[in-house]
Amino acid sequence: MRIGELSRSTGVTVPTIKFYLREGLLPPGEATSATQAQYGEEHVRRLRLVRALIEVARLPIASVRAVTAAVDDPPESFHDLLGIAHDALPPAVDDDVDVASATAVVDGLGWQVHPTSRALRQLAAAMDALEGVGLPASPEVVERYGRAIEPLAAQEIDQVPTGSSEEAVTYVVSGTALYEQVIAALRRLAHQDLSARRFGAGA
Amino acid sequence: MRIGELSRSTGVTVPTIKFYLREGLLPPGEATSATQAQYGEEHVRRLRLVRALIEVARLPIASVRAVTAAVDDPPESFHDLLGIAHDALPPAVDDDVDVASATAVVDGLGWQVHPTSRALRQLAAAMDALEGVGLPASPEVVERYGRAIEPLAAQEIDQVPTGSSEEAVTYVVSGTALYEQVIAALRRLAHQDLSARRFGAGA
DNA sequence: CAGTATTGGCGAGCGCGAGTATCCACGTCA
DNA sequence: TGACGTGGATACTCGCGCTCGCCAATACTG
Repeated sequence: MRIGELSRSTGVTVPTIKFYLREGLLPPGEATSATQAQYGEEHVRRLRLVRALIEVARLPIASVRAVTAAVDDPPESFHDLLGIAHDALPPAVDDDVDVASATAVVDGLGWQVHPTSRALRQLAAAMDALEGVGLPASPEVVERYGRAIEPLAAQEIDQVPTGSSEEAVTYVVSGTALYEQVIAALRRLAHQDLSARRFGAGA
Repeated sequence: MRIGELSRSTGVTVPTIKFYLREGLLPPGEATSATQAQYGEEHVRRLRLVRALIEVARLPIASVRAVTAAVDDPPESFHDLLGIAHDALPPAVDDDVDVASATAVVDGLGWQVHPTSRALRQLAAAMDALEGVGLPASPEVVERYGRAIEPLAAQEIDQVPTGSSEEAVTYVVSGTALYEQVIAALRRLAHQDLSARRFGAGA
């Protein structure tokens, strides 16, 4: 298929596809002449991945590029792959966050995590912000969250596909980024339900 | 205190504070003369709230404005307040998402939620994106997530402060936005731990 | 009381990210 | 043959979150 059909079958405009090609998010099609190239199913899949990462997971282009690079050239170990996914994912957190509070939580949970991990700084930044706003999150409370989340995370790790590495990359990245949205949405829906039950349905 | 001290005690630059004043995120100080105004502790608190919403929760200015408006003029019921918080929070989701998959999940969980709720569309969008990427999220799996999250959400609703309404608004908004970060970070940390345990620590 | 520093207020400008638009020299197909 | 589609490149736009510059009125400082 040519660019027009690729556009039609994904709903992404031709200029945007051209932009992604330029940005290296999408590999070039197979050139059949100076002004003609063929695209295949893998381009459709890749385009959907890129759109999902940009639209749903809100990744900036640079992070999407890191992810697609990992898809094209998968790292050796699953652990490295997870690291790439985590590094690509927002939010960008300041390097100089004091990680003590977060480390206390992680230690309390008995988790082994890298002390410079971005997720650790993300947790610390959120806990700091909560404290700054007058709602300090105690390590005990945060640990309770951790314990509730652990089985979900375990299930996710268990289900990493062991087939093609592209599949594994897609699973990890999309799973991390998109299930985060799923969890956030579910939490809000649970709030709505509970609020309706306890405080009566408002407008 | 005047703007300079407000700036020093929050770490926000003077031009940025001026910008927030212009944008209505921060109420004006009490004017003592044509070129002088006094700011108080409430400005410090507000500024921290604004910064937390922008930096940690990644809200756009317009959403922060909606939230601070709710703080200044709290809605009647908790349920309305929750609605304002949810509407202010990102992500902006398309109106025309097909909400069937998400509705099935919510029904399966026995939750009562408004059928035009943004969170419902957010869930549907994430599930669609997962399917588009070749990782369909079955209603059963998503329901399992829902059941894991429910107790956390219940605890959060139970702990809404009943004192000042400003406190309640801050709790709801910050709780929704900032604990989302806490949960996301914990999930990633759990992944790291589990991945290290199962696949050995890579770099 | 002179001189310097701050302030509030406001319009304009900037840097970045993510596309859009415009061109152009080809190809393709009716 | 001729209208339309294509690849490739460069330039432009737009929204957002600040950031700068300027001004006149004050406030502190020696």
